[in-house]
Amino acid sequence: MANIYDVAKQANVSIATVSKVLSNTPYVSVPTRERVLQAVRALDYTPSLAARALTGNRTYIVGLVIPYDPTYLFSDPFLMEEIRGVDDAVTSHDYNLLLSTASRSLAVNQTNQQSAYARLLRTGYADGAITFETFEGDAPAHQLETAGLPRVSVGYAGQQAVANVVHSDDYAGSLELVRYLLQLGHRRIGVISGPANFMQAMNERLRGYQHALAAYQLESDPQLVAYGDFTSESGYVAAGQLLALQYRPTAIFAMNDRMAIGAMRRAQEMGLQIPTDLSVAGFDDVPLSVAIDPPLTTVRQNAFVMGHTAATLLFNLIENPTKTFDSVVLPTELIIRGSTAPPVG
Amino acid sequence: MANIYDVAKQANVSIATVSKVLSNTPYVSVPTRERVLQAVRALDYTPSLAARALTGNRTYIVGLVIPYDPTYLFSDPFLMEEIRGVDDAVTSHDYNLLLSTASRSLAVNQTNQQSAYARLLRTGYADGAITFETFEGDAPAHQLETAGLPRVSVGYAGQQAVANVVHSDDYAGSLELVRYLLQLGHRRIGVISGPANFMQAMNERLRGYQHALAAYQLESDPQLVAYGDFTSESGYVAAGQLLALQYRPTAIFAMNDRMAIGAMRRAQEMGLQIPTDLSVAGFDDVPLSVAIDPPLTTVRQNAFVMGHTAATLLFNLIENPTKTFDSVVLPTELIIRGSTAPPVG
DNA sequence: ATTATGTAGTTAAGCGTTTTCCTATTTCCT
DNA sequence: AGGAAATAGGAAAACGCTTAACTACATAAT
Repeated sequence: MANIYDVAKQANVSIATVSKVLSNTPYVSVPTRERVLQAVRALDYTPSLAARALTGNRTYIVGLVIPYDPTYLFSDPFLMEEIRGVDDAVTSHDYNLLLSTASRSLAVNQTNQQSAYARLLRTGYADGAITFETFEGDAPAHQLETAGLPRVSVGYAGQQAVANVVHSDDYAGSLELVRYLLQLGHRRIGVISGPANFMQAMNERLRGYQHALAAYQLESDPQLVAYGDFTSESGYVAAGQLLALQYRPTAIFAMNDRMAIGAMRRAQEMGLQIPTDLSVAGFDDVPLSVAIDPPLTTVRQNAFVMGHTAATLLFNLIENPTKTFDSVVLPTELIIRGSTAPPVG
Repeated sequence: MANIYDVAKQANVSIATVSKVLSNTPYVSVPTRERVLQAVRALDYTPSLAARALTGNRTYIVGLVIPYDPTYLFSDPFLMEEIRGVDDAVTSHDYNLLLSTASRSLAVNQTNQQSAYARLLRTGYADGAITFETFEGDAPAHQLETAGLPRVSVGYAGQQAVANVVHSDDYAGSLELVRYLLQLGHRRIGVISGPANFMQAMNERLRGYQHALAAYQLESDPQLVAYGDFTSESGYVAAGQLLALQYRPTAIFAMNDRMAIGAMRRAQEMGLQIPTDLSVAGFDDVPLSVAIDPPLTTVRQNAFVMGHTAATLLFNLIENPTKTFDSVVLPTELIIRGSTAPPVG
């Protein structure tokens, strides 16, 4: 592979000049620049990122830190959509994405009990990082913070790292949806949440749920809250629990669409007509939500925009590290479709 | 951030010794080793990957080259499953994944069309690469090949790069499925293929289809072949075309499940009962295939295993570049569910 | 006693860039 | 015409690491 010396020799200049041409530094004559460019093309030269990184320059890599189980990660269309947003922004800035999922620590240095991503990012290969905050009290973001690496989080930051986060307005979205169900006349509204205390976003949505109820002088019945793990299957199971209650809910609000779809399937198998016998609503608005029968009422959050926004903000931060922000909250939108209706009776 | 000199000073040894300790090179006394490790811990030292890469050593990064439009990429569950397999193998080897999609910005720039990933990988940051071969006559793999970078392709290699590929036995899978449809009694079997000449896999499946027909002395009617783009929507549209034919097919074989699902929806909207009035079959066996009604008959290919296998083979190749192989063909499995039945009449 | 052998650790030469001085021309004012 | 300023290009240090080559010493073999 050709290096800068080869190019310099071919163009009959010093390596410094080659470097200058390539970095658009002024004070290089047009003929010289042309000659260098010619040589670059002829030799198919690409500067070594490693060498560049070593001189303290940019690596043009940003880390994507995803502390989830990859099994879960890659099967969630909503999450993939977020990643797609990140990827879009990253590639259009001619950066590259280093994927860093949850894994065991590296063997190179067992003494440091750091997770793979932390090591990788501290290692100097990334110019910045995007983390997917989900666990409360997120260590990752904080670690990166102290490592001095520009960082933006998608989701909520825990108590440690409060700045530079972007997330949807989960509270408001949930509030709006539940208020809508209440207006339809529902009074017993079951909830299928994510894993207990797993994500801050879930807490926010629960808060919205409770506030909406409170406005109607209703208290939230703990029996009406079931827990799933975001998969369609878990929604199926959770719906089974809720529908087995003696005072069966007339509506179910699942905190993501996949669980809502699972819940619908369960209800239908029990012979319940949707939305006549049971209203079902979700959260996210994944593509599948329109394709099912009946189409799902849900709260749309724009995952792509979230990811894209996060990445864009990260580039700001990389260019000007003092340019921190607190949090960017993206609006949600209530999408009313066929899976919800007034309760019978 | 502490560097190797800091550690050396703290441990009162030379940097060479530090390096040796960290790379488990012999001929370092136990006390010295301890002292160095102590210092490493105290200073929270992590070797710079950039510097390591520069000395010609490993970067512990493998590139994942995906020459698709990211919009498509991140919405295909089958592809995600392949990636998950790659990721699993990669992280369990303590490597990292560098995502390299088709960059929009560069796609615009005609001159270096595919250089988004190529540049990155040739740049010396990756120890190897996994490419998702799809286009016939795939330049990416070939470029990497000539760049001397260990490479394994998921999918079929084009005419240029024939070695180191892993893919499903698309031909056999298709053959088996169509044979099954023929045995049920179907004689007019419509096909919804992917984009014409887009992927070698599609050609293989078409070949299987034709051979199965040939065994029954049937010729393939060009009218019976429609084309989609793998999305559910395109399956919906293509099914519309096929079902508008005067000699309507009694069965439709869509070359992925999503298109099959779209086709089913279209048929149902036209008032056709599945499988009574029309049999529908897919390919892949994505999770959704069991969830729909009726559940989809399909050809299962194990995407996770494919990705995992490719990555594992890549690591072999990285360790021993002479250890090339030709191709690994993974078996498929015919999964018979409720969407297929003998034709009426 | 003398030489080989094995062990422990150091020196220094890269790896391929970027970047900070430098030097040498031009060009431009006055 | 003479010098300042702008322009053009080069020399060399630095970035942090690995590794080959080397020194020094202790021990084993002859």
